[in-house]
Amino acid sequence: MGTERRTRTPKYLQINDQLTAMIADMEPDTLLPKELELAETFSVSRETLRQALQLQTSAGRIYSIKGKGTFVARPHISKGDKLTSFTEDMEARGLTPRSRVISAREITPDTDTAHDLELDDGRTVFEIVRIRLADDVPMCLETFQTPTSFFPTLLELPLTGSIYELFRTHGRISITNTEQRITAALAKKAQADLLGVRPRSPVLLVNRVSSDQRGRLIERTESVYRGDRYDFRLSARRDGR
Amino acid sequence: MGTERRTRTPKYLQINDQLTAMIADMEPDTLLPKELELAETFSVSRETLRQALQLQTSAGRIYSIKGKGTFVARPHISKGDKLTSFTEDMEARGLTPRSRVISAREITPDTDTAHDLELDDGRTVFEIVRIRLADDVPMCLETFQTPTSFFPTLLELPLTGSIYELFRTHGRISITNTEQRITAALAKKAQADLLGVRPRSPVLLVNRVSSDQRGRLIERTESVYRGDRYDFRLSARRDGR
DNA sequence: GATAGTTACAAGTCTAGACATCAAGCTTCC
DNA sequence: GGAAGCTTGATGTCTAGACTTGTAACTATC
Repeated sequence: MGTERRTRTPKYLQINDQLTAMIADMEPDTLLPKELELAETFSVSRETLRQALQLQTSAGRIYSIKGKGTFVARPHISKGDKLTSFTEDMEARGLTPRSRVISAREITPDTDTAHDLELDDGRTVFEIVRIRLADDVPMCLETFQTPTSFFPTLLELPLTGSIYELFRTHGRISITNTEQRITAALAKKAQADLLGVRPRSPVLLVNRVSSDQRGRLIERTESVYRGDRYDFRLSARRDGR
Repeated sequence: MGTERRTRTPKYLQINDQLTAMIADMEPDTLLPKELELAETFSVSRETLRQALQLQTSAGRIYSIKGKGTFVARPHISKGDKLTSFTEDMEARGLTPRSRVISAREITPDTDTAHDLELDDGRTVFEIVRIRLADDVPMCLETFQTPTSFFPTLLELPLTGSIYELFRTHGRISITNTEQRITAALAKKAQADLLGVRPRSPVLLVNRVSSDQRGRLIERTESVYRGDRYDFRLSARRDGR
């Protein structure tokens, strides 16, 4: 423990991690030690411990009943409230995700994109078209668009991985909000060819618009998922307050 | 103990409401007063104020930058991280939602349902089949199933509204977590007839499993949405920690 | 035996303050 | 003139304690 060199991570986050590991080994509905005891165990004040417990609660790993105590929740719905990304989905199913870049260029956006991203006339966007594969089987045809102004050097970077990650590490932009519209349709000829399915097969159309912490609209993505091989999973949590 | 409940709402929730109203009138990126001033304005301590600010932050209405201040976020993505229900979706689009109950009965669950709800042999479920309509146009065919043990009197209540609401008000069960799987398919004959579309039209298949705060599996719902009239909207927020 | 009151305990709320860290402007010194 | 350091002001983290409210078990009374 003494190796903590200038502990950069706050205590409540460290405790959060330790709680996660601790709870992973416990049966559902097990009563945890009371807050004051846990606080003493971790050598912090009760309020700091409660910050960590709050994180565990919003992650759905514990629940607490006033006057009784804090308990381990059943782990059926374990993911947080964020959408599962393509990469996460594939890895959760034991598949290896890959991407094949079809095109990457700077274009004048169509009206739909200009509207969704609230772009003025004359502004351009980067458009990146990729095929997403799982174990080398095409799953999804994805068209990503972002205003060139936010991240002018985007196309100079490798585009086979997570573009969100590029925004975070190289662009200093953290995408925190995303809104999606999902509908069902039949595959068009060109889409069907790229996805390796027959035309008029059922597909999922996903239109996504994302913004950063400040509410600035960062990107819009249109995706076509094949309906025979892909299902879209998401979990949500209603606020307990 | 009848009418004199006097449920005192905590200060941080009251302040949260006042902040919501206050922010609604402000331009994006406006600098808010500093935390100590706000705390004084509301006559609470800084930590209590920060609880309210935290709620505003997770609701996406404000953002704060260490060393600079707290600002009003742009309101483009305003919804929280919860899934939009059918009723909410329809009302947001200016349509009137209704339900038509096709059947409501107690049955022995099939293997899929028994598996998803982790039911032992011999347990029965209530099955409620409904058509959800918007302005009297069929949108969705919904099959709801819940173990009879949680809420034995469910079928005695009116089933045209929100069943979650019945669980909350009459069953004393608050459904907080829900996990969904969405895929695309083609409508089968019987489904197409009920939905008023041609067979082999594109539809969205949604399989939902929900649980309460303790992680107990409460319900499973299979829904068939028509792809030509319905799109499935959802918004998510990544945790800013 | 049922019911109402008492008590212990645990989480929930709230406070006043201390220190840490980051951003930005200002001063000083080379 | 410019870089380095200082100062100010803001959010971020943390503490010890007091008070509030809900739960459950126990007890006394009817």
